[in-house]
Amino acid sequence: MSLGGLQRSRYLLIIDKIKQDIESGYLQPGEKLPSENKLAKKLGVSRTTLREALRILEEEGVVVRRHGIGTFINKKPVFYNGIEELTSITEMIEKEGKVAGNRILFSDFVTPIAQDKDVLNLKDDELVFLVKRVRTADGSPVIYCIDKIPAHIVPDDAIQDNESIFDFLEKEGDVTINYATAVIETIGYHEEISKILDCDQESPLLILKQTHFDMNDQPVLYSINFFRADQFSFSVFRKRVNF
Amino acid sequence: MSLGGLQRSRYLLIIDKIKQDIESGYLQPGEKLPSENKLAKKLGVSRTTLREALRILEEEGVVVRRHGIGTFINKKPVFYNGIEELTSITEMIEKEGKVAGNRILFSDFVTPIAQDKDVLNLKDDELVFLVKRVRTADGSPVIYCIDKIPAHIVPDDAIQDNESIFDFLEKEGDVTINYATAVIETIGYHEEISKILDCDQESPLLILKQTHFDMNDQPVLYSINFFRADQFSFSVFRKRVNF
DNA sequence: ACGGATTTGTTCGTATGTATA
DNA sequence: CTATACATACGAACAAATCCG
Repeated sequence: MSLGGLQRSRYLLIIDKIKQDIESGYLQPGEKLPSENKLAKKLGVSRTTLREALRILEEEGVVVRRHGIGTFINKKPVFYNGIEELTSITEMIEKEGKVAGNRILFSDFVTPIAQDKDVLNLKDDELVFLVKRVRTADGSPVIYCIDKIPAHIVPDDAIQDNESIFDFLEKEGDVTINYATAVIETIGYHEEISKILDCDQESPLLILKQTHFDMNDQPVLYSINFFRADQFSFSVFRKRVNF
Repeated sequence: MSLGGLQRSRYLLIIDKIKQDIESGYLQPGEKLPSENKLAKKLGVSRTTLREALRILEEEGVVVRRHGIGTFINKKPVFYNGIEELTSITEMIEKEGKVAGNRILFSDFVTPIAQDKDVLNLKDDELVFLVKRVRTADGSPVIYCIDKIPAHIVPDDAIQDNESIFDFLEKEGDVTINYATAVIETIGYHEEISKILDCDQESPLLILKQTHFDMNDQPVLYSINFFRADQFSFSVFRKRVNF
């Protein structure tokens, strides 16, 4: 039973199909799906494969499974684009339906401060590539970004305009960002940054400090982002873990 | 092939065993586990069952699996106590090693505003039970809390001092909070709240607006919490989802 | 550079357990 | 009690990624 030239595996195709059926309205919120046996037969896959798809859909909050009752399309709008889902700033802005832009203020190799050495696990005398820039949404400045990358993974050519650091690292630097640990803070007013983001003393800034790790759990990017609080908020899905 | 009177399923037992082996030091961080075939044989379960256990352990960040290479005990300390893990304010304060306290400013049934009706899915004319209070850590005020609960799930007796809303609802209200959707915002200064929390115009507030849901996906608690930004920050584990 | 060995990923079929209506 | 539906479990086969000689 060969899959032929299929690059996407079957359970991913099932996930796509079910999501698509929800989008199109063929599957309604709250609706009960056919039993796993019937649905598997209808979709032409084994029950194991269907269950793998349903497991992931449940994890994503798309469906709810109840033992002995059935599987249902979730009534609630799924909490997309929460902060726990790692995306680049570019994606964040574009998901708002706006055009993401970039203005680079500074970009060069510099001597790291003690904190950088610690966070990025730098070797002695290793430099960091520092980028300071302003991100714009539909032309107006909304985020001030400081990115620090260990010198050994930065290719020789400097960073391009309008380029996501994510894409830049993955295309040029031969690393893949896998996850990040983030801390959310806030600051009332910053002499320099508030001015650049064109916001007055009344409107504070949200700060997202992130350490990004690659597939080998090595830190590859430390970034500090200042968001205009009147333009951004972060959403989180909080799960109960202790019984 | 009966499981006998086993109440805990096999894959859960495998999870327990592996976690225990890590605790005891028998399995070291970064160590490679035997191949799935060998390990399954050694543990006396099928590869399917072992994989189900490994899947969950990977989800929890305990192990890392690499296609074609093997499965490893995670080097990194698992990211505990991030904001995505739903805990009560009481727990948050106590995890900092401080004594959690409570000062109730207001508590009574009131007419809901339009937003409350929407968020809490209230019936016509249904009141909400509103609680305003200051949470203290080691005696000093750190969080200002506004909690709103639909009248029909609030028992007749009013809320006790020093009691967690979580515990209160679960003990008296016969509901179990399952998850919450949260939005993180910030505000520079609030005439009334900043004064109560004893912080000046310079230090902003972090705001956590949460809708809590019970096991049946019904909203049971809407709470707005104002945190002193110099005392609190939120951490999040951000996962990459799109290849 | 190639090929085989190893290891995890995917998929199938089937059987039995357990919760719910 | 019985039927239905999801949960757990086993065994087997092949695919895909990686590693090593």
